[in-house]
Amino acid sequence: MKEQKYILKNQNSFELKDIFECGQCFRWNKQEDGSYTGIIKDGIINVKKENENIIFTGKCDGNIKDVVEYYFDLNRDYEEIKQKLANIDNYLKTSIEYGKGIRILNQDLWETIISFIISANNNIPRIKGIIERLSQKYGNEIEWNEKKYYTFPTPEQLKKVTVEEYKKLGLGFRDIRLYETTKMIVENKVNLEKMKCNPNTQEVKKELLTLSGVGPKVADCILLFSDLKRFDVFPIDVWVRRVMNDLYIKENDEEKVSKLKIEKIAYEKFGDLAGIAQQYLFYWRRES
DNA sequence: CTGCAGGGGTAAA
DNA sequence: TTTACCCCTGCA
Repeated sequence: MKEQKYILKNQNSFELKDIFECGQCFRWNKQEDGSYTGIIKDGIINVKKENENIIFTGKCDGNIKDVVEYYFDLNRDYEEIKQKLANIDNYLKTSIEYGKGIRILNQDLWETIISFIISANNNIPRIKGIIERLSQKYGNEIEWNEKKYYTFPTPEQLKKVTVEEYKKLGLGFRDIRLYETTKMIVENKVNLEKMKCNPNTQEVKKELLTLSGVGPKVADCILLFSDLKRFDVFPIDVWVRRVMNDLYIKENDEEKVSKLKIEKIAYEKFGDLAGIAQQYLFYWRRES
């Protein structure tokens, strides 16, 4: 691991707040100077915006340019995606203007699975706290600029952790889920690498649903936010339900609208960009 | 100060 | 389809 720096220029779709606060990740923390520091695999990276330059510094294995290009999906043309979505209707256009700097990250599949199991019926500050404690206790320590950071624990590192130990970390009723899912992955009952090779999103979703603590919402989040990188999903939580009902369905009691109906409208309107559309709508509705 | 609903759902009844 | 679940926060 070596200290490195990479400067990205002329990237319009890249706003720190939009990327890190849109609910897709839990391990990036805002610094006093407005930059964000976070963990990518075994590396520690700081991202800063100065004028129109995006500056990445940090310590990581391999070339930092390759690491961030992959993680931030820098080769994807978000201008084109936004153009397509903005043409669908004015609601989308407004939400895209609001979250114009969003990029969907390529997060490690294993880490995303565990993180979103923890996210169920939970709020972001608490989710972040749990993941931080989990990493501190079972991950590897990295030191950078006189500060200590911890990598996300591998399946091997969580293999022997008991339900009681999870409980102590404040996982609540998710303790047993984490235990069972880790076991399934370590024993190769589900093969994560194989999943990445399967182009059929619905098949992969079905397999994710066999994991303990993974229901439809969490499965969709994993498909969208991990390096499975599927945009033809539509995670429906209370906020998405709210925004979809307000804009397109207009039912008095939003609770009554079935997920199936919401999904149907999403795919009809947004097609195979539904996942990204969801993110703009979600972020816009929740933040504003 | 105490009580209680509700939070980026899931699984079991 | 309904309900309990852990823990923290906000608010009456």
